[in-house]
Amino acid sequence: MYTQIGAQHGRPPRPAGGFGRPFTGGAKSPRMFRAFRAEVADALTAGLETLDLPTGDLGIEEPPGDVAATLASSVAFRLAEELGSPPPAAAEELADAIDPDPYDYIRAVTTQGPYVNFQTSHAYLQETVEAAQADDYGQLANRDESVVVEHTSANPTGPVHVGRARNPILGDAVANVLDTAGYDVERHYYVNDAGRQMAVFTWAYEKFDESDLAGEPARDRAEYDLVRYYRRGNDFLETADDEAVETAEAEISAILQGLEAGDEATYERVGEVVDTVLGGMQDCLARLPAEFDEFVKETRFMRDGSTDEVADRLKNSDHAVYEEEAWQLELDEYDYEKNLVFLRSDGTSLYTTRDLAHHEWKFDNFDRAVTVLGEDHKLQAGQLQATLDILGNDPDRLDSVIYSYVNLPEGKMSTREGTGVMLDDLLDEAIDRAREEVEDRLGDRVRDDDLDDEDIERIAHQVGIGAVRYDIVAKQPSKGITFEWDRALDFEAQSAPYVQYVHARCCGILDEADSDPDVDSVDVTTLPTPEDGELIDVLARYPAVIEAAADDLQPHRVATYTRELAEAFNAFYRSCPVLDADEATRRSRLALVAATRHTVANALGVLGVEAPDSM
RNA sequence: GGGCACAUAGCUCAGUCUGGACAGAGCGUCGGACUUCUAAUCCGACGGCCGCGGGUUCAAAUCCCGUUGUGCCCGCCA
Repeated sequence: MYTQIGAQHGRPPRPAGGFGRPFTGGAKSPRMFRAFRAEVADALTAGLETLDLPTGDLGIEEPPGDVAATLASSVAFRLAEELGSPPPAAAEELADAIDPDPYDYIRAVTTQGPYVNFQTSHAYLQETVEAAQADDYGQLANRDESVVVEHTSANPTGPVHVGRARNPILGDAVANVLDTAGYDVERHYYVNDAGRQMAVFTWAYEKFDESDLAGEPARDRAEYDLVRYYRRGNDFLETADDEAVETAEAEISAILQGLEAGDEATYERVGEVVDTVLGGMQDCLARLPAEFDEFVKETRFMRDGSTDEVADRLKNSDHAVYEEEAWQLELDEYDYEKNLVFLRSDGTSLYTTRDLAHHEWKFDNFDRAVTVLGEDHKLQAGQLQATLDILGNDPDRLDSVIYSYVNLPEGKMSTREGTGVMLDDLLDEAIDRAREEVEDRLGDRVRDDDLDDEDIERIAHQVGIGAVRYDIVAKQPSKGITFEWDRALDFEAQSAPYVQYVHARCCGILDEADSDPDVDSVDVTTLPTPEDGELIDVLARYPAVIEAAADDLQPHRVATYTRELAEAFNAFYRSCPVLDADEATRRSRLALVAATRHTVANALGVLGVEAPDSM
C-alpha cells in the first residue's frame, strides 16, 4: 500500500530514489565526472572515519564558477561542533586527513574557508577528452529495462494547436533522454477513439455536406478539412431546436452504444474519421519531428474484453460500492474525497476504466511507463494510479510528467471553438523568420563557403524549428506559458541558435583542419589555459547531466547544460587558437573541438533540436 | 468551499526536490571588440525587500506554518 503516490497534495508521483534503478555504470559508459564524484564521496568518508566523525552527510556540492575546484564539501560546518573548532579549522583538519594518492581522478584536496575543495587530476581531463571522441558520447550503458513513453495523445478532432504543442516537444525529449540514459524506449500515442467527441465527429461528418460548412479549409490537409465538420456539428448541437438536437443526440448515442457492443460497422464508421484526422495530425507532428512507434487505440481495450475484465475485478475489490445504480470506487484512503465511477448506470465503461486496461497492458509489456500530461489531467492521473494499486499493480512503475498549458493572452485555445494558433503556422513563421536572418547575414559573411539556396533552406528549417522546440523544452514544465509571437520567435542568445552556432563553429574549424583528430593525439598537458580546462570540465559533466535528467524526467536540465557548454566553448574560442597553435597543442585542441562538437550535437539531439554544420 | 501548481532584475528564465561560498544568465539600456579558426560571437557597466509575514537552523530563494495574486482541477465528459 502506498501513501504518497496519487495524493492530491505533495509532489508528482515518483519513486523515492528517482526514476529506475540506480545506475551501476558499465564498460562502455563514460564515467569521468560520476567516477570523480564517487571518489570524492569515498575520500570524504575515509577522511571522516580517520577522525572518528559521522559520515552520514558528506555535503558534496558543485562550487561557484570562480572557485578552482570541480566539487566541494560543506561538511565542515557540521563538524565544527563535534571537533570544538570553527568550520575553517575543521575543514583544514579534514583535508589533511584525506590522502588523494589512491584516487585516479582526485589531484588535490584544498580548503577555502569552511569548504573542502577537490580538484581533478590529469587523468580525469585526459580521459574526458578521449571519451568524448566517441560519436555517441553521453550514451549510457544499456540497462535492460524497457520504458513506454506515452505523450501527445490529443483527441483526433482537428489540427494541432500551440496549446498542445508542449506535449509532443516535452514528450519527445523525455523519450530521448531515457533512450540516451540506456533504457529501451517505445513512444506511444494513445488514441481516444471511443469517447463522445469522436461520436459527435462521426455523426457530424456523415450528416453534413461540404455545402453546409462555413468556409474553405485553412490548409490543404485532412485534419483542416474535417475539423470543419466537427465544428459545424458542435455548433448545431448548441443552436438547433430541441427536437433536432434530440434526434442528433440519439444518433450520437447509437454510435457510442455500437462501440460498446462491439458492432463492427460502427467501428468502421468511427475509424474512418479517426484515421483520416489522425493522419493529418501525424504529418504536422512529423515536422517537429515527433514520431511514434505505435498508435494505441482506446477501442482496442473494449474489443479484447480487458476493460470488462478490469471492471469485474474492481467490483470485487474492497473499495467498490454500488450507489445510485452505478459502480464506484471509494478512494478516500488515497486522499481523494469523491468516488470514482467506473461503470455507468447503463453498464457502459468510462474513459478511466478503459485507461486502466490500457495501463495494465503497458505493465504486461514494459517494465515502466511514463505519461506526459497537461495539468488538467493531473487529478485523473492520480486516481488512475490509485486504482492501479487497488488492482494489485505496483503503481511506482508509472510516472507522470505534468506540464502547464500554453495559453493565449486572451485565454485558452480550443479546437472546437476554432481559437488558437496552429502549430503549422508557428513552424512556418519560425522558418520564414530564420530564412530572413540567414539571408540578411549572407552579405557580411566572413566565411567563404558559398551557401546555395538549398543550404539556406536547410539552415532556416534547422534554426526555425529548433528555436521553437528549444524555447519550450528549456523551461520547467510546471511553469505556465503565455503564447506571444515575438517571444516564441525570439532567436536571440540563450535560445537554440546560440547553441547551434557553437556546433557550426566546431564544424568550421574541423573542416578547415583537413585532418581528423584521433584519440592518440590527445595530450591534455598541451592544453594549459583556464579556458581549455573549463571546457573539458563542462564536457566531463555531460553523462552525469543525462543521468540526472533521466532520473528526474527533466529534459530541461539538458537545455540548461547546452548553454553552459556553449558559454565554455565560446570562451575557449575567444582565447585559444586551434589551427594556428603549435603542432602538439593544435592536435589536442582539434580533439577538444571534436569532443565539443559531439557533445553539443548529442545534447541538442536529446532536445530534438538539429545541429547545423554551418549557419 | 476543497485540492494541486506557479510567483526570483523593467521583460524571459536558471537555481528550489538533496539548505551552505557575494542569488546566476539572456533580452532591453549604456559603453567597447571583426585585416583574425564564422560577430547568430565576445568584453564591460547599470539593474534584485528571491510575492508578503512568521518559524526552524551556525546558515533559507531552497525546509515548515500562514497569507496574497495568477493558472488548473473537483462530471455516470474525455
